Amino acid sequence: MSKTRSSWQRTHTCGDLSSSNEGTECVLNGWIENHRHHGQLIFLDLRDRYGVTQVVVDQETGGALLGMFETVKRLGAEDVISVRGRVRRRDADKINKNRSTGEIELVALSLTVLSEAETPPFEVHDKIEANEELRMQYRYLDLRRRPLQEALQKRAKFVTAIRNYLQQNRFIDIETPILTKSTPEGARDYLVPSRVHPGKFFALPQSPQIFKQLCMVAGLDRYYQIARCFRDEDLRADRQPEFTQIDMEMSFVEEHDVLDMVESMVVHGMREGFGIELPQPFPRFDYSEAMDKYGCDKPDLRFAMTLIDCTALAQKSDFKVFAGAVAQGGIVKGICATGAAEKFSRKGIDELTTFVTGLGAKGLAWAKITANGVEGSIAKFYEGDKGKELCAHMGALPGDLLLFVADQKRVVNKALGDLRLKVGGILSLRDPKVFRCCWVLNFPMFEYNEEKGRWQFAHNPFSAPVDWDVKDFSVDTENIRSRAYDFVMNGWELGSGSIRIHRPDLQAKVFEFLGVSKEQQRINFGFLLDAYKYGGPPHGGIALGVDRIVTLALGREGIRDVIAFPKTATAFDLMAEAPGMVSAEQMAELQISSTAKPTS
RNA sequence: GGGGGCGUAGCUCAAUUGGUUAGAGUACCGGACUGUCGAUCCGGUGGUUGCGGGUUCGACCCCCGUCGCCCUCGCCA
Repeated sequence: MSKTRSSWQRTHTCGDLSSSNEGTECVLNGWIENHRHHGQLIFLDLRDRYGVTQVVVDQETGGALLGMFETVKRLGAEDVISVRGRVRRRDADKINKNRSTGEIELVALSLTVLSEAETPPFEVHDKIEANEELRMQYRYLDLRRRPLQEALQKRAKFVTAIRNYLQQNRFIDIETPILTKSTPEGARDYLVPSRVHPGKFFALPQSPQIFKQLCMVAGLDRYYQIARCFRDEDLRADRQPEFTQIDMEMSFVEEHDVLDMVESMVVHGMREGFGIELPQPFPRFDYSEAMDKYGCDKPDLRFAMTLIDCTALAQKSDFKVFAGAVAQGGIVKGICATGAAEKFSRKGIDELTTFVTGLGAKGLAWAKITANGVEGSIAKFYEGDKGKELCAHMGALPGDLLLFVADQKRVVNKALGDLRLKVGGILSLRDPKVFRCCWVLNFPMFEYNEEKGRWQFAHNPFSAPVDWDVKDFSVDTENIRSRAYDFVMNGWELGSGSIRIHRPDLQAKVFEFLGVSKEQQRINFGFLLDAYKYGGPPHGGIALGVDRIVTLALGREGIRDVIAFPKTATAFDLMAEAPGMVSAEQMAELQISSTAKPTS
């Protein structure tokens, strides 16, 4: 390899040059983002990953080299060129303040066309106009734009910071199999047919869950992996068929060990990757407390407006909707939107009513607090002292808007929890530049599946119950708590984990309660259950969604915006056109056939 | 699997109640121009209105089917 640079190769990037380089001769390589012709004077905006630099070709230099001038006249968007030129400081009135390189320009001395571009299907600018479908089809063009480049660079910076942090804290980066075994519970698996084991299939991992637990049994003590996970379920703006997790597991730990470690890691990663300072400590809520105060298990802590229980007050109310709901075993809760009375017209409140009825509530009771007392749908039941009592209970002052839902607990929490977010959004309390994290602990261990008519795991089969010595899972099942925890930022669930069951007898008991036969246990998790027979340490861990964290930190719309090559909502890659057909020979070799009707 | 939205020039969009030759901006091509930076000015090319069928004298528009993209509920232990 020659140590010398070819004449066309860049000496600087398109983000490097400033007035301090005045007079130097240098070479830039890049894509033509824009060109402006003025007859005998041509401007080119040359772009690379690092920035945009204006190149000037005029008669003074270009005229002396007519060939170059004629070449430049033919150049167009996205042509790749090399320009040798001299850095010139611009006159004060010609400085472009919107660019870091705006104080200078490169006066072209010679130019080489490295690659000519056809007219692109859309204009490659920061302010994109093309729709996402087209942008995904030509993803390599979309990726030339600054917003995408920034997302990928910051994502890499974040992940690197996480790796450094974990390395320093004695975690070992361990790769686990991509070709693994299908398990019936949980999400649908992506399957891979085996050629050498005809009729058998690998599954792509939904997460490295079982393998990381085996790492603990193996005594590796602290494991991590930036792991790709695969789930064949219907997609959303925040879900892709393949996504990335920071997967971790630690031995000989309790909840606070994991939470403290992850909290410091997230703070470090957000600071290094995005320059975001997270306020600490992250509040830790019991699941039941989160449900009571926020009506959901992933509270958005950027604003208060907590749910206030008014059941006792409502019980003695003349308002039949309130008293009646309580009489039927329901509850009444309200939120107080501070200073919002004037911001919601009658029509605006009607829209909120429609919103909550769509969530199962029967209606929305409301009150505007004025200097004279209570106005609104419940006003006549809360005159005088009763109104004062209500305001005191809700912490309401004149100018505030109160909103109430009365129903069964589940309905109230769902409706009012979602309403809180909606009202918070309308009042601009959910600032995308503000970041508030929290932990939610002690989730229910089981949930009842109405369809299947049986209890099932709320989290995963290996989460330990809060009470190690629980005698009988069939007693008071819905109130049994697991040592599972979620990490939440701005109302997004970004991570989920638990302290695991490390004792085979307890694991067997859990499976037994859920009616998983010994045979099924063996088929699905036999090797894991065996492993614990040989001495499993107490351990626990977590997995954090990288795509979601980056999306949130950068204030993007969805995770497609932070993934280099994403898929559509139907799990299709518009660029690669994957999945695609395979040849009959390939199918034959795998001894499989398709029952699908051919669609083009 | 269910619900909603969208699909018209390379791109972003418009087109009255179903009615003349489907328009505009931008991109592209040609011309003018030595200080632009979303350059400007003049001219031009460019259409299977996603696809298939139907109703009608007449369909971008209405109906049926289908494909694609987006959002969402179910789903995602």
